[in-house]
Amino acid sequence: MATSRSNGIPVPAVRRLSLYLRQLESLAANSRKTVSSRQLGEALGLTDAQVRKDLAYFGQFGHPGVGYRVNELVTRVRSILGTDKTWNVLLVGAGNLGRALFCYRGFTKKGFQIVAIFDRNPAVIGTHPDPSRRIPVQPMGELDETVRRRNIRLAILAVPADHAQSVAREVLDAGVRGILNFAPVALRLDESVPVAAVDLSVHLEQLSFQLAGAPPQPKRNAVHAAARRRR
Amino acid sequence: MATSRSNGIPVPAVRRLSLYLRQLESLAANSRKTVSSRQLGEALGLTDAQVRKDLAYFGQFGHPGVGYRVNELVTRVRSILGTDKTWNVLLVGAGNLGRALFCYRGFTKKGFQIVAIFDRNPAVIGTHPDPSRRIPVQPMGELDETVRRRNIRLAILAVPADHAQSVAREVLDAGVRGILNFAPVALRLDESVPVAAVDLSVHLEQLSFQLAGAPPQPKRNAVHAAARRRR
DNA sequence: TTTTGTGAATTGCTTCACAGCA
DNA sequence: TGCTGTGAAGCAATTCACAAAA
Repeated sequence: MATSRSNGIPVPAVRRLSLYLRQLESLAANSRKTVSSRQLGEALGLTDAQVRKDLAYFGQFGHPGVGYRVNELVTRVRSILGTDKTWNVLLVGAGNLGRALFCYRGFTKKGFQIVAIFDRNPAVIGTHPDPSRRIPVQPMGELDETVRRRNIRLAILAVPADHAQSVAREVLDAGVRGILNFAPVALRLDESVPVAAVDLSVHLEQLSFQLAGAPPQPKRNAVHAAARRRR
Repeated sequence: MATSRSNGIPVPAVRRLSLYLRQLESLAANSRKTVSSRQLGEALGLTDAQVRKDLAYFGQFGHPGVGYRVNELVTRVRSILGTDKTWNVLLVGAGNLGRALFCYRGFTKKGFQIVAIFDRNPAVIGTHPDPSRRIPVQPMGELDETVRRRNIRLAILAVPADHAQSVAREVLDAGVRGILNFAPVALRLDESVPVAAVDLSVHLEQLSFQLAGAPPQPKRNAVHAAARRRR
């Protein structure tokens, strides 16, 4: 995973930038004109100082005594995230999850357009996962040409864990530059390739941990270490 | 979001614990008996010191000169995460994403069982999203009784953004303790409620940012600040 | 007033480096 | 020798607190 941060911007700040944008878009939809760092922070469970510091990493967007102008900031943040233009995206995997992602309506207004879907299973090739669009499932052999012709830079992987690594290689070889991976496996790729990973079970595990609490055996100190080996 | 950490364990360490478990399960499936912190780290893009430090937060699991015994550590980590027992989970939202999550086969072996699915749309109530299971979509009115009867503690929300907040309240009132939220909106709930959020567009935005690079206007310093206001 | 942007202080996390065990 | 567990050091992120702008 490309955890670059070669610029001086903290990784967590970039993650939060997406959340600020989402909140700002919601405010804009409600015709809100300005918002303060305090209000933005409250909506997202952050301090006002955190919000100001984060935004200040990218420029000076605020107006003292006023706050941030919503529409102005939306434009700026989109430009920073690179979603002021539309990205063409391909999807590999036409199983349950792949088809659901393909049909998901939320990507478009965020600047992402899934323009192609691939699968290696002959039984689904040629079918139309979303009847409202004229996009058939294509065989993997057409990857290279489609990536080139449609100028695709991002790929979503919704394939089984045991295929993910090889599919990742294939899409990168075809010219894709970044990957959103839904397969429950760690991809081993060049450091320079941006990878985002979503493992559905991992998120449930984090909830489980918080509810189960830290284990009754928090941490033994060095004094007791002598008694530790059990075999 | 409950970012508690009332214990002394770093939040990032808990997140990585899930990744260690996933990797360890994969090693176990390949009949690997032991693994070193170095090998575990390499597979996940972490340093060996990071792996040892993380695991040491939870106990002393390693064997000097040998490494970690895979099966032993799998058992220990499952117990720490609370997934050594099965959690009953409910799902709200029988749209494309909700049905895909309901049909997803990966949860069970991780200790999560989706035992009920709800929707407020009368047109889908009574239908069977997964024909291989005898679980019909239920109306929201049956939430309370089902949560109680099936001893459900976790809920997955796959509803539209504008319903998510009220649905979250409903499931909490029904007795649910933690929420995995797929709606692209920040839930405002009591600090004590664990919430995990997955926003599909947010992950694509992070890739977009990494490919677009930090903006050509990185950060003006105080000297140039005088020239900054544009309106 | 209100609210930003930002150095300084603080808190948190990761890496180093090595004693000790197998 | 190989490898863990862990204090200490170093680095990164957050919070504080206040001058300056509207």
